[in-house]
Amino acid sequence: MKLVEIYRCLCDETRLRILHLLRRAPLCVCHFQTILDVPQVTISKHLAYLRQRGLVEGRRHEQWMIYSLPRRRTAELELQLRCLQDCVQTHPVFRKDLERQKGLRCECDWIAEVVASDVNSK
Amino acid sequence: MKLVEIYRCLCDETRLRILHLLRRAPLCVCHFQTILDVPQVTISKHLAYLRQRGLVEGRRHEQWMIYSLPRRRTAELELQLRCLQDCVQTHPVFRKDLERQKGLRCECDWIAEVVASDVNSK
DNA sequence: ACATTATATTCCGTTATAGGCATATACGTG
DNA sequence: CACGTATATGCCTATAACGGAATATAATGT
Repeated sequence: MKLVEIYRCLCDETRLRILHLLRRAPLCVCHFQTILDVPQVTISKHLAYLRQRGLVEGRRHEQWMIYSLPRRRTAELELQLRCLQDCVQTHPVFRKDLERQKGLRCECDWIAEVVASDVNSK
Repeated sequence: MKLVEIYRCLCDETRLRILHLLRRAPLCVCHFQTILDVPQVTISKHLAYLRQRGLVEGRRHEQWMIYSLPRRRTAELELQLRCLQDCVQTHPVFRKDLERQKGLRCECDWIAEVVASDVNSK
């Protein structure tokens, strides 16, 4: 995975918002819809873009696709994700996203469990 | 200057190499040519791209255009440049660039002086 | 004024990307 | 099997970006 490829993934605001949220917890598409307030197509496409380049992982659980950051990340990717997080601290959009994500806490708990059990099984 | 704009500047390898070199010292176009070994047009275009977006500054000195990182940088830009530097540590291309840059040291000294005097005069 | 060196700009063809709309697929339920 | 919900994909269009070739501009020397 080339560094430039990572940067390409980072040059769209929706994708930045997605990655920022995933840094905190795995989410499914409908949660992204709620939090980001952009059309489902847009989200699915950006998730596909990120998935094809290894920046996110998706697993299906029943009707839902659960997206998360890859469990194994290159040093580069980890550095970039940290840097992103540092950079967005002051941006209202990202802070609001985070608030909304926290607001969904109860609805997301089962996702954390699914992902956890999935990891254990491997 | 939006974060996404910065990322757009970073998603081309030639531009990454340029920024990486500038992190060490100001350079003129012909030095980039020597170090990067890519056509002059390519370099000029990428420098224009970066300049228009505020990631580099250019000043003319006689026949040469001296490019440098902006003296005043946003926190975001500074974080990104640091992150870039961390990321490329292990990439041979960037290491070689740096070696070549160091090899040009004597030829570049006058540039440092020009930039320094330029700064003092403001 | 002309030649030379250094750098920038324009034009062109190609490719990548984003967004919108429609449609397809997957899963669960009755 | 039909239906609803969740998600993905295909098609289209507009736009941005890249590389290459040629040309333009700037400064300097003769």
